[in-house]
Amino acid sequence: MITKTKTKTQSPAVPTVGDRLRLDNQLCFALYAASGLVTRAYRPLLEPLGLTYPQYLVMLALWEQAPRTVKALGQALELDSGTLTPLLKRLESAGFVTRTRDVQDERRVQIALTQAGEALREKAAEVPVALACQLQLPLDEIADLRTTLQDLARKMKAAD
Amino acid sequence: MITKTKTKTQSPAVPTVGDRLRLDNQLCFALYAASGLVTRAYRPLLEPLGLTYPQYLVMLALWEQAPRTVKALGQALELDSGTLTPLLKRLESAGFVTRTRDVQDERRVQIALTQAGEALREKAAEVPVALACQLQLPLDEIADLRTTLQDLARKMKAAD
DNA sequence: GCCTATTTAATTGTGCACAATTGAATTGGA
DNA sequence: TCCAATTCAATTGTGCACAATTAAATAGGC
Repeated sequence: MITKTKTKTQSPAVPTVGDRLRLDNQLCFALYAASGLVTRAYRPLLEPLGLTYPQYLVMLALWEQAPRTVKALGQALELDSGTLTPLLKRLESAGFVTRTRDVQDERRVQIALTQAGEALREKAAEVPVALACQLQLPLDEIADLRTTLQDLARKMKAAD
Repeated sequence: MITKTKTKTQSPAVPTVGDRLRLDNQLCFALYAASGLVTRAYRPLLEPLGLTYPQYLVMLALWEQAPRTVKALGQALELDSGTLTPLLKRLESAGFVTRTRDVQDERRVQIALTQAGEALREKAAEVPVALACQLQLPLDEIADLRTTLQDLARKMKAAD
């Protein structure tokens, strides 16, 4: 392993950009790639349930709390209605949810679970377990990583 | 604040699925959300460069090593040609890269940087710096997180 | 040399993800 | 009460992301 010595003085006023822009120095890419890999790992587990990964996240949010407006779902999942509306329509078509205009404020649409949507929960419970096996990480490291990511997200949102 | 006591013994043989499926217990969601937030934070920084975030990642890979085949790019970025081909076509249209059939193996397409593509590198060097400011994390914690994510990705890929 | 299997990028079809915009409903101040 | 501002979901347009498939090129075994 060759250590790069910092005697290179091409332009002392302008630091070398080589290391800054290296893919493997980018947290953003590590996030992007890991997220993609995890999402992909979920796919075969969710297919028997008839759910895509984003749909699974929506169902998780609804199992936790339903009925819920599109806005509330968007806030829970950091997604906007451009993404959610078509996704929810597909979940409705699949028979897992219903979409109803709120009687008290007609701008709002309430998303409720159907019986089939509720019943899906039991099957879904096996998914995180099966996925954890594929992560090749001890459970406490998984929890640490999750907490760190949640901290990061919280801080970024607070900085806005 | 009401604490849910764990004296609920509906079905002792089947553990409660409530906690397992909670959104804030899912590493996958923490990853998904953080990745989304970071990608979004890049957007205003990349717009002046005329790049979307995935295009930026492709350019990072090319600044590191070019020319490069679509396959090599795909391997570096965990993306397939369905994603890359249209993306690269847009980068070509923007004048940042060229796409040429490899003379020795015509199945391959070599992606090279144009002068404009090379020149973009200097401007791009400011992006990670500007973004790091928004992360609200010390640099060593950023590096830790990045390393952990890279470990995770490596392990998941090795398990396939 | 011939033929099958494999490789590579492109294409097709589907489902996101998001900025900008739109239309309808509601809020709040004058 | 009226009207402008705001809110909410839906829509429009664009760019991904990926599974499956296709077409052309190459590799390798016989």
